[in-house]
Amino acid sequence: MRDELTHAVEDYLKTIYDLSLTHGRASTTQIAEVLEIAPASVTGMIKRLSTTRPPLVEYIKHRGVILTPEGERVALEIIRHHRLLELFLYETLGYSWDKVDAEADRLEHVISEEFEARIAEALGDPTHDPHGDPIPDKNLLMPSHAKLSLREMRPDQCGTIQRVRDNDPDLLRYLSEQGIVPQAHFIVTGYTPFDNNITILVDGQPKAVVLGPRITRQIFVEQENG
Amino acid sequence: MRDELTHAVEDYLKTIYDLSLTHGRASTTQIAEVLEIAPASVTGMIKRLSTTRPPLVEYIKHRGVILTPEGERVALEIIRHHRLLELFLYETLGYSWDKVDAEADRLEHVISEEFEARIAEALGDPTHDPHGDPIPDKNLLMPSHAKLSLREMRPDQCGTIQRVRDNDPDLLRYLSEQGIVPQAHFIVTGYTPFDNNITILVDGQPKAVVLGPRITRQIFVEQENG
DNA sequence: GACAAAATTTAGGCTAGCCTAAATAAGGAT
DNA sequence: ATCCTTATTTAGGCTAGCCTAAATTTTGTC
Repeated sequence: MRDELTHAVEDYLKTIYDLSLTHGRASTTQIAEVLEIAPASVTGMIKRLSTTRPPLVEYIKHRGVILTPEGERVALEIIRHHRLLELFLYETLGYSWDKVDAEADRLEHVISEEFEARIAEALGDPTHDPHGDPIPDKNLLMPSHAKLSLREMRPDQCGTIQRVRDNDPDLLRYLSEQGIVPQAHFIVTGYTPFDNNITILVDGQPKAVVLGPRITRQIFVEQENG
Repeated sequence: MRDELTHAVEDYLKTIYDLSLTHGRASTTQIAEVLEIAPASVTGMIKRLSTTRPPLVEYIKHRGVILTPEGERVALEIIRHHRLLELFLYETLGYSWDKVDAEADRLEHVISEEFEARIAEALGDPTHDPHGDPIPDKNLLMPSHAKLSLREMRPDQCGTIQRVRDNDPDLLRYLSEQGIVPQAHFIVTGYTPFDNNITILVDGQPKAVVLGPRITRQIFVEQENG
C-alpha cells in the first residue's frame, strides 16, 4: 500500500467522505467549515489532491469535489482507524464516550497497520463504535446500519437508539445524562410542527426530553412495531 | 502546562536529552546523525529552541547545546510517553519487543495527558519498559537503574540483564533469540582484549554468545557476587 | 604556531499548509 | 436579462522544517 500522505491530506479526505454521504458533493465552503480553515486554503489543497497520481478527488471548478476510488479507500482506512480507536479507548481504557473523538482524531493518523489489526482483534472485530457509527471491516466494507433518523418519528412510535452522529463533547455528555445512548429504548411522546421538536421518554429515565431538529437529525434509530 | 510544541521540536529535545546523558553536551553533528537530517538544519532549529520564551536549550556557538530546566521537563514528558507506550504495546497489545520503539516514536507526540494517565494506571505505574529503560514517574523523576555495562564485566562474573539500550529491531530480535533479554541470568565465560569481545552464557541457552563492544556497551546489568 | 581536517554556521532555496484581500463566477430574485 | 449576494478562486505572503553549497571556526598534529 502507498502511504506517506500527510495528516492534513487524510483530514481532507475524511471530511470529503463525510460530506459526500449527506450532500453528494463536497463544496469548498463546507470543507472549510468542518476543518475550520479559510475557503481559499481549501481550493489550494483540492487542486493538489486532484492532480496527484493517482488522483484522490475529482474536482470541477466552482462545483466542489467527490472522492475517486483511491481517495475513498484512503478515507475509509482513516475512518476505520478512527472508529476502532474510539471503541478501544472506550472499552479498554475506560474513556467516557464524549472524549474518545478528540483523542482518536490525533491517533488515527499515526497508528500502523499492526496497531489497527491488534486492537481490532482485541475488540473482537467490532462493527460499531461507542456512538453507534459503523466501522468499515478489514476490506473497508461498511456494515449495515440504521438509516432512520429520530427526526422522522412521531408520537407513540418506539424504538432503540442506534447511533448518535455528533462529536460535540458537551452535547454527548448532555445526551448520556438523559439516557440517550446507543441501545437505549424509548417512546416518542410528543411532536410539535413548525419547530420540529420531538419529545421522547427513554426507558428507566424519570422524565421525557424535548429535542430540536438539529439534534434529532443526528440520531439514528431502529423502529419497533408497537 | 504550555504545549503546542511541534513533533520536530519534541524529537530534538528527546535527542538532546539522550546525548547529554552520555556526552554532557550535544553537538550539532551528533543531533543530525540521530535525527538523520543535515547538520545545517540542526543549527537552524537550535537557534529557535534557544530563543523561545522560555528557552528550551542553552546554546553556545560551535560548542553544542544543553537543555534548560524547561527543555528537560519537555524531554522527560516525551520519554515518559514513549516508554509507557512501549510497555503498553508489549504487555497489552502483544507487540514483540523489537517493534515497540517505532510505533511509540509516532504515538508519543499525540497522546493526551489522559491517555498517559490511563495506560500508566492500567500497567500499575511501571518503572521500566520492555527494554529495561527507566520510565520517569508522574513528577518526571527517573527511577534508579543499572549503570554497569556488560562491557565492563570479565570471565567468571555473573549477573542479570537489566537493560538493552538500542532500538535496532534486527539487533533486538537477534538478542532475544540468544535469550539476551531483561531479567535473563548469565555468566561471562570469555573476554578478549584488543577487540573487547565478551562471551556470555545465558541460563537455559544451549551455547555461549560472543558480543562486540558496540553491543555490550549498550547492555546494562546487575552484577552478582559469585 | 601554522595548517589541514573536521565541525559548524551562513546563505539561499524548496514544499506543505495555512492566511488575507481582491477578483471572478454562480445563482436567485425581480 | 440584470443585479446582488454568496461561493469560489487567484494572488501574494507567512512559518516550520528541511535541503545544498559555500564560508568560517575549531581542533589536532607536527
